[in-house]
Amino acid sequence: MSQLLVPTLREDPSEAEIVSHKLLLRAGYIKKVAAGIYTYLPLGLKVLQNVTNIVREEMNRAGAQEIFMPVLLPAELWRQTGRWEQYGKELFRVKDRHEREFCLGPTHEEIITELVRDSVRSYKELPLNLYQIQTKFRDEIRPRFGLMRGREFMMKDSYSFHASEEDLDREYKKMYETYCRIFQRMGLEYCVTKADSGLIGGGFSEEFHVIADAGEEELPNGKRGIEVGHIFKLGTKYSEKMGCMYMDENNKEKPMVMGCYGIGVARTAQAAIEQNHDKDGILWPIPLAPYQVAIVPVNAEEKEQFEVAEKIYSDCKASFATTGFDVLLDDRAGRIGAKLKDMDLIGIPIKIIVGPKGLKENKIEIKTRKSGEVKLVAIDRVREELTNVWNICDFG
RNA sequence: CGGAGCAUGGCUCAGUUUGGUAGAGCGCCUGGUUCGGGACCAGGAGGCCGUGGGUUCAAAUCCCGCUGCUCCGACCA
Repeated sequence: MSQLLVPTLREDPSEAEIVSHKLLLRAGYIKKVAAGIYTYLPLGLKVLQNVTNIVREEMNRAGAQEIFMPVLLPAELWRQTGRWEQYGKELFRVKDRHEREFCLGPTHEEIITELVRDSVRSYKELPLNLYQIQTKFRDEIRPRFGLMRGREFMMKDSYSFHASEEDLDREYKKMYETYCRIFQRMGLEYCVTKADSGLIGGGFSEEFHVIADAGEEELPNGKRGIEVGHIFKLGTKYSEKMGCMYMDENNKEKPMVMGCYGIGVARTAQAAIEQNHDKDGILWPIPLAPYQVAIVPVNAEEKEQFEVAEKIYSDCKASFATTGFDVLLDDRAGRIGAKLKDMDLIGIPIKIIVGPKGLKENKIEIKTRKSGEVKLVAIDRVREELTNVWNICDFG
């Protein structure tokens, strides 16, 4: 850890207003570059990857196929649906050296519709659900609250294509269930509400909200929510405008019926903090934490402590190999108090503290962040103890 | 875009009203004493005070412009 870039701050940065934003900055997860534009530091990136890994696993499980579309999109495609004009100032527009117009993609209905139009002909090739995890650009009127409303942000967006309304309904329901699984696996308290489809358009949509005080929207039951997911039944809005047709069993040409489904990746991570924190810092749900376990020698310069810490570290590392979990060794020279404060701020769920008191009896301490509970455990039983902790959370 | 506020070492801020060679705490570096929940002592580095103009013998401070950032409203994952 001594070489890991984690610039923790002792005071709240003045640029942040809500607690999750303050904590992201204080705990060294992100660094602002401009309004609504952030660099993800090593810890921030790890959390983002934890989110995208869960999303990817569940999307794949649901039979969706991952693709990757460009960020830079030609104006021509947007003119076909009229959204080049409609989207207004929120669209980041650029020109190439030949004065040809492009935009930085805020969403990808046009592009995916063109793709499917040009590569799918028959009802036999449907249904199809394609997704990507990618950076989106929207020149928000007012970026705010850190990763909550950025101008550049990571999103999972997927689009489904069907031969009938009934088949769209089936897939929509499947995506609904998939989203439930995703937010459940992340350990988040969420709810679903009917929503306005806005500029995306289409018939019917629902929003997934993580419940939190600082949410941007008032939910029907009085609580506030942070919108982290949105699923839409698009119908034939895009397929008709762009001529995305298929041949049915009777050799008749019909427009494909579409759905689309988004998840705000970084926003979900921040919402998790907004929902899970205390006065000392972040309380990550175990699957989202950048490291599930931190091993903290009371004095890293004491040879015996450090060797035991290293041993436990490599054991943990080995036993985590297939889980996607990670362990951190705090080899910094600082005092124990400062190191533990940092770990609490960062939000590591489990601390293994190696100190002289315990070592006298060949024991270490396992302390859980959330409850503050401390358990004295024999060194050779650390692994078994940890598996008890993991059983609490759903691996999916 | 309308309304409000802010901009001074890496971070949090004082100094601006009443112009006179730039301060504190935290962090950082050195040495020492410490060492189980953000230690203490001593020494040290680090700032054209957001930017451009103006007033003045003299501007962080007064005046005008610009830029950036934050908050409140309308749009959205």
